[in-house]
Amino acid sequence: MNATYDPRDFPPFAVTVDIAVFALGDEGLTVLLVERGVEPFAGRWALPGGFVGPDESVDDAAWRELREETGIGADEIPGVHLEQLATFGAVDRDPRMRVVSVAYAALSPHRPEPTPGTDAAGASWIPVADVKAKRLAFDHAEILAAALERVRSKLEYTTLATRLAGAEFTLGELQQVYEATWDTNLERANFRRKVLATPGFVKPTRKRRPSHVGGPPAAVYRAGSGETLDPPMIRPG
Amino acid sequence: MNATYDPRDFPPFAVTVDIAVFALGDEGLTVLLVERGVEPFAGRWALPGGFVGPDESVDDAAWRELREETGIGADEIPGVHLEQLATFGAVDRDPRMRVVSVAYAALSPHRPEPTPGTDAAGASWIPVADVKAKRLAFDHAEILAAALERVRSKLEYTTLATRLAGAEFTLGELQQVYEATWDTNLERANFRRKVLATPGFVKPTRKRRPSHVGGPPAAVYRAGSGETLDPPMIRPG
DNA sequence: CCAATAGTGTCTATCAGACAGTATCGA
DNA sequence: TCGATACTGTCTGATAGACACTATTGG
Repeated sequence: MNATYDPRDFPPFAVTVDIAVFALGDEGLTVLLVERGVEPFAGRWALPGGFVGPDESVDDAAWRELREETGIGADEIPGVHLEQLATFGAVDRDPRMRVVSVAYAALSPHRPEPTPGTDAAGASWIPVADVKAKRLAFDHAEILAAALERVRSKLEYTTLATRLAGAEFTLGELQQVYEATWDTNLERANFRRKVLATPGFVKPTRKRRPSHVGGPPAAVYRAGSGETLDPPMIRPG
Repeated sequence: MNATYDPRDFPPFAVTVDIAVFALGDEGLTVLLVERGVEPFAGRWALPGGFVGPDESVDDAAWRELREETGIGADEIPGVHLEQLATFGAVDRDPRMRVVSVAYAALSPHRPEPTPGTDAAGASWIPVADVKAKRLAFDHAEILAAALERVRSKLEYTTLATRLAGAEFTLGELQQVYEATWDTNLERANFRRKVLATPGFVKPTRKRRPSHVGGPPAAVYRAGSGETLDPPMIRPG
């Protein structure tokens, strides 16, 4: 830092990070929301997030918030994907002061019990289908919509679906990731062919997992080393 | 704003916008750079940009800077595309103080004479192929690389190429947009077929433009109403 | 046995790559 | 006439959609 430049010469901005963390549940795709305990928007649901500290990068702040709220991303819970989404900088998006928010999207293979922050009344994994019935705080509805569309489109041309599927999965489970995220049904045979024909998407193990709903045991796979799908998986609609 | 919240309670951040403006020239794809006249990085080239004002949104600041540096985006020069790219928030990316920069990418059909800002020594349209020989100021090399990749990939699945081609263009000129941006050669016949088979990509006019390098006059097109290419144009490599 | 899923095979439509061939301009 | 480009047509290979079929498990 250079003492010639007085920070007070510049307009006072606060910078925050807000994170849309997605994970799969029996109810389909869910997102982690916190119930605000303080004004503004007390009682309303919001995305987890917080202020960026003066001595941490914006990305580091996102990882820190993710860890604080969920334990996700700590060494004990690997396999999480976090990526920057977009920055929301409308003048009056926060009624308190000028706040610019850098939004992130995260994918988790698990749904750890959330640990709400000090100014939160609670935290829960909410099915994305149920969120639009709530009126989220700030501009978080817009952020969530952008995050959803980002995740949905990234499943088309990346192997990120494996990040939602966990360390080991069957092809049926991987298909369920796509179907829950895209809210569609895919042809089983064509999905298998596509996944297995894409180098680096999945890596076979020798295990088989017995079915609990009928059918023969399914082959178990792990995430492959590839990151892109070329040509992409096609999203119907 | 709520007087209960004192901005000084929060870490002092400055927020800037930096813009990678692309346009086509005879030398291929070019980007607008300014030569810095003041420290830090005096004499080095940088992306145009500036501080976000306290009473303007981040997006508005990007439009304002674009207008101030180029006249682009003003009512007189329509047809410009501007989109947010990513936010760069490393702690020490600016040696003066903590600055978070929201980066934008812009596409212009023209190359207006740039009007450098007060603290700039000059401004020029530089071929992107020549930029990597320069050492850009701050983390602008990283921003430019991200902008280039964004533009290149967006030509695959959007009709944005028409934003670089100008109001009226021939299919040969549109192909040159792709070839300059992607730095490849495309099969002429297949390119034509793809463009004409994509609804809403181009709209035929009745004009023909006489060739200045031989060959029959080419049909003149305008941008269509569509914004996406589905299936996308395939980028070789 | 039955329901449910795993896994395989096949036909077809679509589309991109490659390339040939004709037509039309300016120099 | 020649070089260069506009424009059209055709063959082929890759791939997705649709769907039929068999096999294997638990209840």
